[in-house]
Amino acid sequence: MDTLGNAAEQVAREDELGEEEIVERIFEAIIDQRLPPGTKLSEAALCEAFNVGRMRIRQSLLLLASREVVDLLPNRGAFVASPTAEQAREVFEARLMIEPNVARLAAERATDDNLRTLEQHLKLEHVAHHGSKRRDAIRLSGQFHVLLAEIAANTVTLRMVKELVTRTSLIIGIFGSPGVSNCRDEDHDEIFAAFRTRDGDDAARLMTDHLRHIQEHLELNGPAEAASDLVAIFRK
Amino acid sequence: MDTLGNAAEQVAREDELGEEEIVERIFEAIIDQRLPPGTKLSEAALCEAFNVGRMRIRQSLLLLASREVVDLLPNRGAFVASPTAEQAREVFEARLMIEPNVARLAAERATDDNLRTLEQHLKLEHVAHHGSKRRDAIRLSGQFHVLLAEIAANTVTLRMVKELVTRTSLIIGIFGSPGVSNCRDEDHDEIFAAFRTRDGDDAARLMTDHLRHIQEHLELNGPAEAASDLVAIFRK
DNA sequence: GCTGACAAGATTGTCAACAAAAAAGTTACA
DNA sequence: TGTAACTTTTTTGTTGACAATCTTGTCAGC
Repeated sequence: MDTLGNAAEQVAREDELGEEEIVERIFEAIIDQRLPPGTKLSEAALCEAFNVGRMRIRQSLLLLASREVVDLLPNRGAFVASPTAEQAREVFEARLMIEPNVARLAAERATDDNLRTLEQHLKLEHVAHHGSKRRDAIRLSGQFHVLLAEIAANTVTLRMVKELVTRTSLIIGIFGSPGVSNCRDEDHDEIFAAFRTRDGDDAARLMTDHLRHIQEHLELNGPAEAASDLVAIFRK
Repeated sequence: MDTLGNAAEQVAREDELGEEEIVERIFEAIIDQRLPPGTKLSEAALCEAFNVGRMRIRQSLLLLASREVVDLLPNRGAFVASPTAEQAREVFEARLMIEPNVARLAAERATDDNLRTLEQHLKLEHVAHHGSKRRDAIRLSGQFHVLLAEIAANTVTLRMVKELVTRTSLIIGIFGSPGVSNCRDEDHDEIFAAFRTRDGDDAARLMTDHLRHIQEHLELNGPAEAASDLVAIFRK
């Protein structure tokens, strides 16, 4: 399963999507923040969007729910998850356990080809960041972490990182400061520098600092969950 | 609709298993090694076993497949996963990333109640171990790791540990030495000692050693996958 | 005018029948 | 006797229809 550079192959057959593909598409839409937390994912709408039967959609939603990316309420339907502050804490705790080690392995195992891919990616991040394309910046920022997991060559941790990055995107959507981009690309540059020297320990340490930095820029004590958002909004 | 006597819905029909429950039951059966790798999980048989419709079973199998605990072959059905040596390596690499940190947090956060639960559990492990109840020993040994994850109080890592422990049970079934129990309970005792003093670093270090120890007792260069098991068995 | 029950509409959950594919069994033939 | 092609049977995959539930809209009664 190569997820490295497969951006161009999903154009060919649009009429027969597997459920894994649908899950991946929804993952990306959530990372891009095109699907904000709380969005209703009705089966009929998704059937039309992907041109598949209801069964396929239903299975996809079940998979998304098992990754805690959507909430599945009985007889109510599927909604994009709205992580609580406690869940956000858990997600970052897990990321701090896993990703420094992933970065260490990736730094030690990176091929020259991987380094070129990373360099290319960082260029795109810079462009998005300085071009004030917030949506692109967020997506690329998350993709950087997934890229490291792919380079680390461990499908188990790759799947975990994908899930955690996606959930982080939801968390940033809820608890992030509105105007500020949360992933500084300077941090990513520093991590890449450690890759150049294949310094795994350095990469791990920088990743730890990076994740802590992201977490500190969240307002986890701020507004409550999305349900009371409406209440708060209209309380004037 | 009916406002008169709305208490009539209290009929005693609680025998409807949810798919999460079915998944949990199959997880446990795999940990107990009652379901060895390669076992065919036919939909009809599972329907009868759990007294549920085919749809429920189908969704459960999908969830199990998403956790890589069963292989889902198109038009062929579901089979208990037979991890390859490479997958085994990945699972242990992931466990070595996560579980030492889980042990650290658990040691630092354990309440006195948690300590009593652990102590009780270790007693059971000793009994099973010295009583030559291999199946119980394996199950309890895995449960110990899950217990630590529960004490760590992080639902994200708890789910990951559950999956990794289950997959490890499959790995031991394939690559483990037949007569030897793979989890020494002395290791668990030592980890528990670190819990008594709330020494997180010590718990993490001991967990790392423990996992390495388990991995070293596997024969990852030995027999190939289960498919060729039959060939090997009847070659005499 | 507001509150509550009631009805209509829409959405989800479930089931049974059917289609498709693979596995098992059978026959023909070398 | 062994193999290959064919038929039967079993199992999986999909579609559609129906039941159950929730949401929305309406209206009577106070």
